[in-house]
Amino acid sequence: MKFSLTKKINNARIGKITTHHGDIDTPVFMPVGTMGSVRAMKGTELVGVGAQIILGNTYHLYLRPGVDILERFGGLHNFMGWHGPILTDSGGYQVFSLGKRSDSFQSAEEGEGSIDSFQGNLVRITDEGAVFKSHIDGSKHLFTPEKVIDIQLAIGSDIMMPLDHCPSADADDKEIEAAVDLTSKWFERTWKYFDKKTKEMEKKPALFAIIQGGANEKLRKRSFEFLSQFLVDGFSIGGVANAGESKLKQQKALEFTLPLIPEDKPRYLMGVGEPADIINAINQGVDMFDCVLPTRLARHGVAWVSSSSSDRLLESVTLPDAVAQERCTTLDSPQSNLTNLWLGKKFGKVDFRKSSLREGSGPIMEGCDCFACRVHSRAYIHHLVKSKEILGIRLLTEHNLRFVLRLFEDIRRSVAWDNKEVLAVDDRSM
RNA sequence: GCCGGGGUGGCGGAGCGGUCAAUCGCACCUGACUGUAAAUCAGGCGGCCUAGUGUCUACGGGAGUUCGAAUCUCUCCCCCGGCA
Repeated sequence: MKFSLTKKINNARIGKITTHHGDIDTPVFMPVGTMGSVRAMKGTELVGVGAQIILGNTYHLYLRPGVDILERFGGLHNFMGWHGPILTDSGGYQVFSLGKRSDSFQSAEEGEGSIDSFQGNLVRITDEGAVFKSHIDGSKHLFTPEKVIDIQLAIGSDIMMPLDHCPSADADDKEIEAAVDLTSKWFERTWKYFDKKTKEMEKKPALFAIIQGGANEKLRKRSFEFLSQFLVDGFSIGGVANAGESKLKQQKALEFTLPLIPEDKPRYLMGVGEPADIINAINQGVDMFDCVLPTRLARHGVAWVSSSSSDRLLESVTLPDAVAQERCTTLDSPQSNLTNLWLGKKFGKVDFRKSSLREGSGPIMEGCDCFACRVHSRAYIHHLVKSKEILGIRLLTEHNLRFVLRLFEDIRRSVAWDNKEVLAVDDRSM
């Protein structure tokens, strides 16, 4: 992998990542395709919507279809017919999301008096790794830093993530510290194993390190300093986008972490997110994002929209809540050309379940160039959503992905290209 | 006309003497969703209000029995099936 930084305005950056499956312009949004499919989207539709790279998930792909099938088909690219770059998450997030009991997603077969130490959770963490109970059939699987690399190699991932421990949103400093240290320990093994396995490879995949540490400056620093001793291809910022994570925490994590990361390394903010957060993070120097929101919200009947404050469209738009609007104000800072473009820009959601959209004759969003917005009315989208027609999901998914990907296109384009000089290049591992 | 079955909240459909403003679906209304156990989940859903182990009106209409009826009796109206 190669990363070149081509433009910098204050902290915001424009760059390019080169992988064995093609180039990626940054800042980039990566649609999430957990199980080898960006839900509801065909490959051609992903291309049409402007996706440059998609995500896959080690945990899910390992359980199904399984490493044997992936290997038989020569990796995920061939298996799913996506020939652009793929970044794979390690299963670290599943340590978090499957690791906590919740009423709505309780393991069905786990009884009260269970003898093992899962205690109703689907994950048990040890120094060795994480023991998962498959959410599909309850079978047990051990994920170690090494195994996770092997699986990602079988997937044929272009950019790999190491197994990490992602603490939940309500974790205290003690838990976050433990997560930092475990992530460090695991990374040391990851690096050693990755180095050994890929040394001879002709097309070597990239490996990022994941910085943990919550909103704690010392812990973020400690996490980074340990990880920075390895010559990784990029740095991920983890633990900022869990359910219930506060925006303040997210902001602090960015402030404490981004300045630590060397210029010539791509920075990947894992799991974020919402348009306003994205712009805010880009302003501070983040290069890569992924999030399930555009696809999930679409399946739940919600479309992302944006408009200027004077736009009539706002009548039917749910404006960001007070907190979100506050966040938007950071966009009004005149410090960056990037931000100036977004002055007065508002982001909102339209919930197509609402009967108020029954007669809407306009498009989902004025000015959007997605298929649905070019061809269909709000009333029709509302009808599809209410009728639970698959097409409604497909159109909204396409819209939301186009919306966010176009946001990134606009951001990249909004930077004056008068300075073409390359500011920093990291092609060591290419 | 006779025989049988039935009329419960917007709809379907439980309940068949008290713990029923009434299980459960659907519909409807709110809300959530951030490295996907999610085309999911949570809450609300008779009226009124000082919003509560508050109050009023309620289970086709009417009249009874009973301390107490959506639940039992009588009667009227209506619907469905069968036979004339």
